[in-house]
Amino acid sequence: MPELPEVETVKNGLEPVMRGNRIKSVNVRRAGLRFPFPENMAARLTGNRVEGLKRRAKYILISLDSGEILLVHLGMTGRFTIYNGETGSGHVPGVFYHQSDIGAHDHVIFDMEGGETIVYADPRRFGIMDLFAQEEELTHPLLAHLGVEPLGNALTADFLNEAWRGRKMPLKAALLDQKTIAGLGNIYVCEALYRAGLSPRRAATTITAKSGPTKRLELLVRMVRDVIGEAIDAGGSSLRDYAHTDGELGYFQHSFQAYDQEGNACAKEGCGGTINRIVQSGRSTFFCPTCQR
DNA sequence: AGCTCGACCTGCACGC
DNA sequence: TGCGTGCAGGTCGAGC
Repeated sequence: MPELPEVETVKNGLEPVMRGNRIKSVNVRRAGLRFPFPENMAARLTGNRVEGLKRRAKYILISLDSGEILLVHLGMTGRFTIYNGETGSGHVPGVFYHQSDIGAHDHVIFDMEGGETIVYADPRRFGIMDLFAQEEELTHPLLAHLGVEPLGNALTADFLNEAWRGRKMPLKAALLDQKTIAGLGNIYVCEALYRAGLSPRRAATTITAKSGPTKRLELLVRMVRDVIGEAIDAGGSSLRDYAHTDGELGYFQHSFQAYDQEGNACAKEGCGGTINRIVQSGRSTFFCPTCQR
């Protein structure tokens, strides 16, 4: 279920275990996920020290002292779990991962020199792993065309006013378009539009203006930042909780006001409407037709 | 050029 | 209990 806040949480959970640690061995248990794994992936990872981790949109970039970057996307169902090794002093006291624990969906298993075992599992296999030289970070085909970060300085009402001028695409689809804003997913787009009181069906261009961004557009930008920021904060706190129970990263409970609330009363003061579910571009949209215009 | 939709996979919840 | 159907948090690329 990873959207951007989950990916950020996963990256933050991997960081203390991976950074500065060396990859002792990698068990690659199938030929690929959504795409084939890069040539000789295990060999190219083995023996490397991890220099740093960062997130770009919903991608995690893990830089190695070989000069390469390991790119990871969690797809729909990808997850990392951190275990202690037999002799390790790792992240999760007392939780070990043995040969006999390897599950059908455990596709890539990293054994770290510090003793930790990091397992990538992904039942639907929509995830991605790739390896490329650090110089290619801006030209890599999966990264080159990404738009602005939702929490970055480049996401402004002025920016969207230009990007969306003349775009008849519904707001829902416009917000999901990774070439404009990179990293928004179905849940948080529903939530942001709900908070902003904007219909997901409204054409994006209708909240732009030649003279400058409309109040509606300014509010939407604020709501996008708010909802993503709050979810990252919630992930940060749940990460601390998870770290004491098991090593699983990236799944935490949110309270959504629109997403998956079909039939429930709209939570907005004095609205009295009901959350509806419609399908747009083949995906569920949840919204309140009474207060979202 | 802009936009929608199918395809890629497995698992789960639901109704009969 | 078993089976069929539809649905799922992503995104690339074909085709209108």
